[in-house]
Amino acid sequence: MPELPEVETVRRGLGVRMEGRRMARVEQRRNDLRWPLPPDFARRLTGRTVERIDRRAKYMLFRLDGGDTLIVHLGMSGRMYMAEPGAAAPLTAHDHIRFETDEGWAITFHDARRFGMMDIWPTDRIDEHRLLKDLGPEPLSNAFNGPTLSDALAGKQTPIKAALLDQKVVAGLGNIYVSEALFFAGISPRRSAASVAGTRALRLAPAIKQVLERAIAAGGSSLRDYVQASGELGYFQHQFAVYDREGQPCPSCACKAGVRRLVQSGRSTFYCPKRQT
DNA sequence: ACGAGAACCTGTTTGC
DNA sequence: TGCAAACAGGTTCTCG
Repeated sequence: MPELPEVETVRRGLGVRMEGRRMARVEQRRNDLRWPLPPDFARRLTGRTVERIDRRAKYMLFRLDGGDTLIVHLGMSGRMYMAEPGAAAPLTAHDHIRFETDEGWAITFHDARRFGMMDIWPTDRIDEHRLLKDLGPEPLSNAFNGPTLSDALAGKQTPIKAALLDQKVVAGLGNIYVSEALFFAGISPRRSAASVAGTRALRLAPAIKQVLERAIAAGGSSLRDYVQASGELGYFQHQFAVYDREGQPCPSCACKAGVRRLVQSGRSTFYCPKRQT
């Protein structure tokens, strides 16, 4: 659900009301997200100041005073949204955690499927956390480019679609943006990752960056669950070239067959068989 | 070591 | 209409 653009949009939205603010209250209604929350979760966070919110891949990193980081992943259906002082609705089903700042803003974590996760970890050893330690490069950083992507793909027998979903290759892509990026790069999702290493990788890396940047500019993509921190929907779903557009015309070549759907490692892939080879 | 599939959990859509 | 199956933006674990 939330891929890098959605997480980045939420991070920016939350930052406005949380950075520099103390968490005056933390209400925890259940302990079992994807994994159990750490012991004394709410107590350990209460009274801490959020100095800054960073993002790594699809994880939000709330840097707290006292040297700890609150790690948050939204999973498939997770949302984090804010309500101004006095405006927060009573907690309903699937509202699992609510933070309240010293200014009275309420930040609610809502996650029907509970694939989301949270943990608290020392900031100076954050790279050692089991969920973060094997992540590949940030796609919008200089460390990710054609040559580095080519190196990461070399020798891999798996389809390029699956390779790009592998967070060790590049961190932050999910099912939507992999399909979109492969479309813009003109690369078939069935092609082996190894065969993309080389010249095709030089086209693919910029396509990935461009798709992610455009999606962030649109506030992410709202299909079912995702909302920005403000509660607004994202808008990038209106700009999808292929994702969830099976049977519709390819926006590039307008070929008769149109966008096709196939299933790779259990997940839908959308592509134009004429443009993507 | 690698890659494919199952598992985690709930809600909504699709198909008979 | 009703019920069951399929499907959904992610990640980890197991098995061959």
